[in-house]
Amino acid sequence: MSLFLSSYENRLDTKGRISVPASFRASVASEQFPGVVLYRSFTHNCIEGLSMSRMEQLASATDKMGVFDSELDDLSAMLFADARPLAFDVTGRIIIPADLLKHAGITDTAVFVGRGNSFQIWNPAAFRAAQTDALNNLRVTRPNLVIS
Amino acid sequence: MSLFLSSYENRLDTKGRISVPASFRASVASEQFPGVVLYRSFTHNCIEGLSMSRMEQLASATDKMGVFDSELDDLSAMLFADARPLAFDVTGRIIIPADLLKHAGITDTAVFVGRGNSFQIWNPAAFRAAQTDALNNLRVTRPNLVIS
DNA sequence: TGTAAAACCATAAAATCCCATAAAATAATT
DNA sequence: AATTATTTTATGGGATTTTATGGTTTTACA
Repeated sequence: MSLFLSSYENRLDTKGRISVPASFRASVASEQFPGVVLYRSFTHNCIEGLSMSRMEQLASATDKMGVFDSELDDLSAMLFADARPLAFDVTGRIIIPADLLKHAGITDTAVFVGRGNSFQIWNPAAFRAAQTDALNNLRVTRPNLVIS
Repeated sequence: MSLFLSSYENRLDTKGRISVPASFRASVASEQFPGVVLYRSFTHNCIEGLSMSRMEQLASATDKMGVFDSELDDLSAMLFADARPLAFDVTGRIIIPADLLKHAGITDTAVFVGRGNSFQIWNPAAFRAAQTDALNNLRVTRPNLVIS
């Protein structure tokens, strides 16, 4: 599974279709399910995106844990209930469901933001604002990134 | 076996028929038994749903454990006794038995809720309430989701 | 023979497929 | 390096198929 990197701003057409960036499509090209899974972010006004195999990992993790860990069970339950599997059309587009668009405040344009093993979809203006905030926080906290 | 994801609100007709969401049907499309298995949830006022192959997995799992764990044995006995195999009709509908509907407080509309390897069927209002509860719990406990 | 269940038929809305095009990116050539 | 050719990508619109839902007819069977 290759990484989701960089950011791409694309437009929604009149039918609500939007192109998933070619490089993101390439990241899931080797998977069974030719598409992505989207859900409303719990923490931000944006849409979270994953590959289906990542979703399946989650399912088998909760399969083992679920009985013993009710918190994790709640979390995964919310995720599964909210998750939308969206297949690419022939040209690599998806239709983002209306409630997800609303949650992210997206109308005619959206930014796909790479996040490594996942990605996000934002309203462009909201994304720029969030980026500035995040950068300011980093200037203050200066965290260390340790690769094990 | 593909996952049950997302939520779908469908209507019961005058004969009690209701469409199983197309994507859920697709999840069991490769199975011997063209349908699903339903039983009353032990923990919530909703209906639990599985594929037949998943039911068989449970059977063999309890086969190994059951002798040593009487609680688990009781649980699985209950489950198997209560379980109803329901085949799809030509258009992908099932008739949910009256006692299950009653247990979930379902009359004319129901929500099919994906749970990964299984799904649930809820009264729409009850489901929304349960979701809000779960979300509030998560906001307090903030569990860590680690996918190994 | 009456009743419930199953099979069959119909339809509007939504989703998907198919084809076309222009812009952008990449490769090839001079 | 500059120019040209080729491919890929994003975007647009029409045609087709699928899906959810309703109703009618036939079959099973008690």
